[in-house]
Amino acid sequence: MNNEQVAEVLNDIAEILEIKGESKYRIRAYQQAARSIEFMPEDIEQVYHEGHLDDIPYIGKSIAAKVADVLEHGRSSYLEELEESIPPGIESLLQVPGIGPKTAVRLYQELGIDNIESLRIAAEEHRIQQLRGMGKKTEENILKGIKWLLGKSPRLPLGVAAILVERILEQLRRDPFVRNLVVVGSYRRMKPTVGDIDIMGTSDHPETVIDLFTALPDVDRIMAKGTTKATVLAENGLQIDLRIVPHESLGSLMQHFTGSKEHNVQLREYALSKGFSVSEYGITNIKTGWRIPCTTEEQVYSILELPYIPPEIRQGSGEIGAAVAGKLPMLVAQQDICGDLHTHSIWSDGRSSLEEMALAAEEKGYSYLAVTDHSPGLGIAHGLSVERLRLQWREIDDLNNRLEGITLLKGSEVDIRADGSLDLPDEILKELDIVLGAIHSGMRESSDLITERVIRAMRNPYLNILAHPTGRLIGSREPYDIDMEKVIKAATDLKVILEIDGTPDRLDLDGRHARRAKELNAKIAVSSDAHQVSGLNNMRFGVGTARRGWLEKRDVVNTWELKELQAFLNQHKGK
DNA sequence: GCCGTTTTCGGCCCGACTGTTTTCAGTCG
Repeated sequence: MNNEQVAEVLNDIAEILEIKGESKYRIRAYQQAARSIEFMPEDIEQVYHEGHLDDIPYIGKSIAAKVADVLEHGRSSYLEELEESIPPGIESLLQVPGIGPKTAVRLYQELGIDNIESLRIAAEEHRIQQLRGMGKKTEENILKGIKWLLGKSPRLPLGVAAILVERILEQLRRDPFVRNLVVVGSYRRMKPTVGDIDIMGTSDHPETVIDLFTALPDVDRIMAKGTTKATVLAENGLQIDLRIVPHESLGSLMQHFTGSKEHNVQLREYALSKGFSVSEYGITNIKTGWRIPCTTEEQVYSILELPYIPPEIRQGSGEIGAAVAGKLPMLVAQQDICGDLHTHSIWSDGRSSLEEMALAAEEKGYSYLAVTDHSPGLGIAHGLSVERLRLQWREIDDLNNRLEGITLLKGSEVDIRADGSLDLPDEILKELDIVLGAIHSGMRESSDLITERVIRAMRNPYLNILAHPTGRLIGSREPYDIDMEKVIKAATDLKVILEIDGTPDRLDLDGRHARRAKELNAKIAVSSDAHQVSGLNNMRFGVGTARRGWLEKRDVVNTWELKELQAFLNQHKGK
């Protein structure tokens, strides 16, 4: 069982405890434990086998026993026991906004409602407003909630939302009344998917800005509009909020709305222990009762005597402890990147020529760019035969002679075949500057098979980088059932670099695996996997993911100078 | 149920909104 699955069991337990009306602190304990496991870099099975379960934050004796049960038996007897103690289906009511555990239980007890459909019927028949403490409004809101639930759009990949968000920001920024415009929420934390977008800014004329916002061409529907805040829906269903806030508490508000919720809870708990109460309006000294509104986020953290914690690691997964101990990482940044190590061109399935790609990379300030078109086995992507590959080398040599500021590296994204062999002969691989290996077929193999297959490929002395290691496509394909703990260890031992692919629907490795890779001393390449010039911009999502994984400059090989990188790549050739 | 450089017991983030209430519980972010 992987971390997500164990976390899900704990969350399910918490949900049922809520319905049963248990102490909210007991419920929170399970939720916090679930969070810990979901976000910790280590593999939960591994930690269990080493006997360190209760070293995990928020896991004590009781929850450790339940986690052990889950890992031993693949299911939780405690959860099963709980499920039997409540009527089935009642949890489904919690999905309706406005309905929490208390209401759900009453609806069941007093009206026998245990699914969304019977809830809808009861509301339409006006049976809900007959209940004590519930009225006409409640009933209407339930119907509205059900409608919203059935029509709600799924979370969008970060990079897809980004195109829209940036267009909106650009238009708003043209307005002279707009100041300090910033996107907060999970978008700012670079979470791989976003549910809605929260934009915040200051202005001396808030109403003008709100008017401008709601009149933007990208706005499909105005959901709510006030004097300082508006909510709209874009055409693709994405909900966007804009709020204009007082300048003097911008920092406090940004901190609050950037989250994550868990980070804020932990920060506020920590603040309490230091005698401060933190809210979105400022920081209150509990003894004196004085509240200081913070203009900047830096101020929020510094009053608490903490270094600034970057948004990407505000996940409630150890960052506050690290900050207290002075052990926050110096996160890798976009400007540290010296080159891109995974790109395509019109030679295979890309849409820009080598020269266009090279010039665009130079424009971005890169000093090198690896050309890694597909290998012949990937017919659908016009994979390059050996003959065509050699022709491509000629063009690369020619460009390298002509272009001053950038060096093109001869590379290939080589298919990893079913048996773990690579789709180009070793003699050719040997001549390449850089070799990426990737799986593009047979993705549904069993965990053992696919893990062994990938590790076999990694043993090939010419393989430099394992590209998009888990193969997930956000929203459309689950990751392979691959044992990443083993793959990361193999990467360290065999000096194979693991990739963070910045394509918006990949972001693969994700932050958690990246953090584990760093812990185990594996090296990472952050790449765009661009198929045309504009795709080079996906690097920033890769960098964001690297930052979510606590990676520092030295962990990321494409922050190195070309000479150093080449030395690392070439050391393989003798192994 | 977890946690502790004030604590092994007594705490556990903060505030807004909503609806139905005469003072607040439930829900949400």
